[in-house]
Amino acid sequence: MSNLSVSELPVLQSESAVPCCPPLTERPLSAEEAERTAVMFKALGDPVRLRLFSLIASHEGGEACVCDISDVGVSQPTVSHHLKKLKDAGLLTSERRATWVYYKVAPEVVASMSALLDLRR
Amino acid sequence: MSNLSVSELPVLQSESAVPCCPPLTERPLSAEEAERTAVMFKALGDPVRLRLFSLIASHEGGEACVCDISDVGVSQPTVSHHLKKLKDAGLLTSERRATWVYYKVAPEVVASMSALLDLRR
DNA sequence: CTTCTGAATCGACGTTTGTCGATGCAGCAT
DNA sequence: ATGCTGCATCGACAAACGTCGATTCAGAAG
Repeated sequence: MSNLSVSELPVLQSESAVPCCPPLTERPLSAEEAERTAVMFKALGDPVRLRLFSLIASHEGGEACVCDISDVGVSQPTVSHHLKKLKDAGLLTSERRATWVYYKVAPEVVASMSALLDLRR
Repeated sequence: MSNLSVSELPVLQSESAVPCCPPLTERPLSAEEAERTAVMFKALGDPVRLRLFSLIASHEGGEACVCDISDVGVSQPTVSHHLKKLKDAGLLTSERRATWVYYKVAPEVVASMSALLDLRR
């Protein structure tokens, strides 16, 4: 698995004038762009991770404690593993509060993925 | 790999009054929904497939002959294999015209994925 | 300090995936 | 028919992935 930091994700790189993410219709992706962008799609390309993500996204404030979302039919270590992947992909952030760890949706990154798929032109 | 037909994809199922795809923020996905939806994200979760997809999407008319997009650094059978996966996921359609096979973006399906990631509420 | 609970890491495993060369098939054009 | 070209399928194999139980770590509470 790739170990990109959030700051390296293509969708967050541009503070430029143009909108951050040209849709996939605008021009072919370079190999490097594809490599980095695929990490985000791959992160959502697993059923368990999709459920975890939607559990968090649909929770109040777009964030949830791990203990609130652990009932997805896999073991606790597996849940932890998937949350880590979503976090590594830049789709979630996490924060420890006392005993519990809260995961939260990273709105800009997700919006950027959505923009990539906007095929209008 | 799952073998869902396009008609089985959740994003195309609802001809109902509500917009076809509630964003992931609206409610948690069921196991079955997640299973089917993940197929589409997984399809774009590979660098080569992302490049192929953007090559087709950015081509005139949102379609391209295989011969136009085969230069992505992998062998011809591998290109064929990836195009099949994108097609099985419902993201592309294909049509043979004489000697050549043309692949085309399935706009509704892609728009639906985009809608899933629309986190406004 | 010890204990308890929630979450992360480790090590191992079977399965899936991406890739290739070889081969097969479809549709032209000799 | 024969050959040629574009694309799909097959079989094989290494690498990556999802999963688990066991263990470790962090923080709170006795």
